[in-house]
Amino acid sequence: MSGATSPDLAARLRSAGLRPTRQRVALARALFEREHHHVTAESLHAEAKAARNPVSLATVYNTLNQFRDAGLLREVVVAPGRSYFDTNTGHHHHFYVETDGELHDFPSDKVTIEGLPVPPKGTKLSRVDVIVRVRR
Amino acid sequence: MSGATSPDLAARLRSAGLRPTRQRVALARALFEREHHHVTAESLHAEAKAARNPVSLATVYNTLNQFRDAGLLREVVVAPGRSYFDTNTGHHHHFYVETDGELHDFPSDKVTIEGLPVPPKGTKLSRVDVIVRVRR
DNA sequence: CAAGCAGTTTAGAACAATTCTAAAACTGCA
DNA sequence: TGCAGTTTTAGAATTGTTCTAAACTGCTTG
Ligand SMILES: [Mn+2]
Ligand SMILES: [Mn+2]
Ligand SMILES: [Zn+2]
Ligand SMILES: [Zn+2]
Repeated sequence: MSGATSPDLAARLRSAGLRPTRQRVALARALFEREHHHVTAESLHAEAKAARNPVSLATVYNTLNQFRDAGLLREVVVAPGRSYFDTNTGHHHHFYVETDGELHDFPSDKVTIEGLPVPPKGTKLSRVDVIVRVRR
Repeated sequence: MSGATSPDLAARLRSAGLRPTRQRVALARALFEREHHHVTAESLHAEAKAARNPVSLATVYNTLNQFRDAGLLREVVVAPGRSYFDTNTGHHHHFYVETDGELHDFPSDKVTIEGLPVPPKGTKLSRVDVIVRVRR
């Protein structure tokens, strides 16, 4: 579980073309050295501060965007002005609890989507997002 | 097609608990007296101005939110800071062309989604959104 | 083990989308 | 026609995010 320092987060950053700076490593630990989860820039910023690794909000945004561009994170947009970053980059879908903003994963391998029309011509498929919206 | 004044937009507004003011009727015409489409607050604001029915931006936002709350419109969030209002409130899904921000409908009746897990307990299903993201 | 330089961080300004405020303009009804 | 409540509006405020420009740091090279 927690506590085990990942063997080489730094290497992972380097191979994404990112220098393993103090700030990036701290954020990477908060993101990748635990189970998959969903963060917002604000929540990650607060978490870093709480862990006594203060990082400026601008750096949190920069880092989330860089990690996302490097394929280390995926971005999920569920509501206007509510963008989550997801440490689970594999195929899966989401429950979104509208009443309290919670986001939960569910595996996509049990889900079959059939009969999707072909993409408009001149376009290629990028991703299929399924968001199951529920309320309490 | 266009040109035929809808018999009773005003009644439709009244039965949604909204007074048929000049502004609301103008926006309702732009929204409902043509084929289904997707607008942003800005695009609708511009359209109203072009049709010589200027409405303040605050009223456009108020009205879109009221129409949405009344079930006359549905809101579709495709990207951070990119919220569309959809005049098609029936079941259907969307193609989103990421490279240029276009949103297209596709019918949901040919699409089967099977194996969705049950909603987390204590919650009831609100809607299932499928967004097929494509790029040029 | 210095430079030195590109890459990185930061505070704060700037921006874009949206909501709020409070005052003026309407509407429906008494 | 007078009022009370509703709606609209300009502009201020808020929120989430990106930009700017200056300070700082990690890495390579001499
Ligand atoms: Mn972004
Ligand atoms: Mn809204
Ligand atoms: Zn997820
Ligand atoms: Zn649609």
